[in-house]
Amino acid sequence: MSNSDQSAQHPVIVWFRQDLRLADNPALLAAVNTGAPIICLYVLDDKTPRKWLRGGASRWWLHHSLSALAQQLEALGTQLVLRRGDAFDVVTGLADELGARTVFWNRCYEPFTIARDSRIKAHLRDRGCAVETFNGSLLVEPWNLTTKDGRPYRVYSPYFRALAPHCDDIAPLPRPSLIADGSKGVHSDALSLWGLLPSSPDWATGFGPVWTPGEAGAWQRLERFCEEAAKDYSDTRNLPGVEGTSRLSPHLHFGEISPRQIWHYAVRHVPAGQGRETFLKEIGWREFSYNLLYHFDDLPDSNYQQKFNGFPWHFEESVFKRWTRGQTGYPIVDAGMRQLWQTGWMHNRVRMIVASFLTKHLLIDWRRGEEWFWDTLVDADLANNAASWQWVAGSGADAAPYFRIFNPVTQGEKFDGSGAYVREWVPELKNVPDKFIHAPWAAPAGILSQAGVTLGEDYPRPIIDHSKARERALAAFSSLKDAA
DNA sequence: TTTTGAGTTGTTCGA
DNA sequence: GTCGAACAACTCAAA
Repeated sequence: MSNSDQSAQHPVIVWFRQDLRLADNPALLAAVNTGAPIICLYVLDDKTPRKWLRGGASRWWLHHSLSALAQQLEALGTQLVLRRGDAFDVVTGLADELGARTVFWNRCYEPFTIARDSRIKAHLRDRGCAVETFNGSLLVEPWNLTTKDGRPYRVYSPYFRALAPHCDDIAPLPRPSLIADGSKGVHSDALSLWGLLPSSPDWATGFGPVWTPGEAGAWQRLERFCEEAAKDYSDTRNLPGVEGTSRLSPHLHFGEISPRQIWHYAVRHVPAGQGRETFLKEIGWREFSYNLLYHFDDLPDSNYQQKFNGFPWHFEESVFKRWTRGQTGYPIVDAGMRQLWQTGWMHNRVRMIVASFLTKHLLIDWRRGEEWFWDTLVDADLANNAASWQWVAGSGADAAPYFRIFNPVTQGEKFDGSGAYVREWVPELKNVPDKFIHAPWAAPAGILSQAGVTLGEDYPRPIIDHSKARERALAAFSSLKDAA
């Protein structure tokens, strides 16, 4: 679109969504290139299906991310316009209000977002508005990467082999140096009145020290990770007591940094090797999850493998509650659940352990875990959350075989041998010697009392015996096989 | 159309 | 203590 297409009095709306950044932002850059005055808009849309409305932890992040974006925009001479309501009404209404002839945004991929956005797009176009949408969040969009016979990939390895060649010649877009302000006199809600931050009680006090939401914070993480940890990533990423992962997930979810920027930067700043390869494959997993959600839009709510529809889950409120609170009596599980509660994030290795524990030891439906994570994770992401829970439960695409039931003691000993992670998050066990830190019930009475621990008082006894739980899970799985 | 090789992350058991 | 096999069959993707 050339400058002459736009007369100066018609502003361009850039609708920010999950792309809260200035660099490598195709919608924003396209708007800047029109030469017209720009209105940067964010809509807090409460019309999302109730179940998948942003959870509490994610709202905390959103608040700070919007605040960071607003500051960046101010530095470039414009304000971020905040509006709340049904996105259809807000976007089409604002276009009317301002006489905007052009609206740009970067695409989102949740099923309900796709439906909502196509209605908005159709309506605006009917009104003579030019609408253009862009890919700002994925390396390759789902409809552009299929098998040779045009079907969606359902297995990760071939998917990644097909994806990787597309990523070599990625060139992230520049950050605009100036934005022509179209926001003068346009009403914006006050961010502080959106109530995104928790109060009474403020349960997010543990978040602040750990996270810096916003584009600058995202780049700090990426640069530091590539400098320090990336080359050893394939080993250290499994150790929850070590700062071995990138912790980019919330930044990625909110689009404070794009996967294209990450890929491009990692390839140039991390020496080729196993660490880099494994890291890029993780970025690939995110794409694969989006690919799955796009092609199987029921992924967050229904078993991908339908034979799981007959799985004998049995839900018990008190048992579920102990899992959520980190009171199962298995230290590595409890450490993970408490890290999640206190910081809005859990190490990936531990996510697998607690998810396996919920679905296989406790036989609680993966959807209960998915909902809990949705509410408590700062990186809560519909595609990743759904695909990963189904993967662990065994009901998903390319899922873990049924007999892969994590032993929480073995996993703890293997990946948190010194017990540093458990001691950080389950401080009542901090004086238990390494040898028993992952199985305090197996410690001789004298050692426990010396460590100041009385099982059942200071720390719970195991909620279920591992071997029995394992047998029970295997039996449940074989009942599935018989039914099928 | 048929065939073939492959498939993120584990545990347990017995030699 | 270490090591390899068994734990199932099935589906996917490509030749």
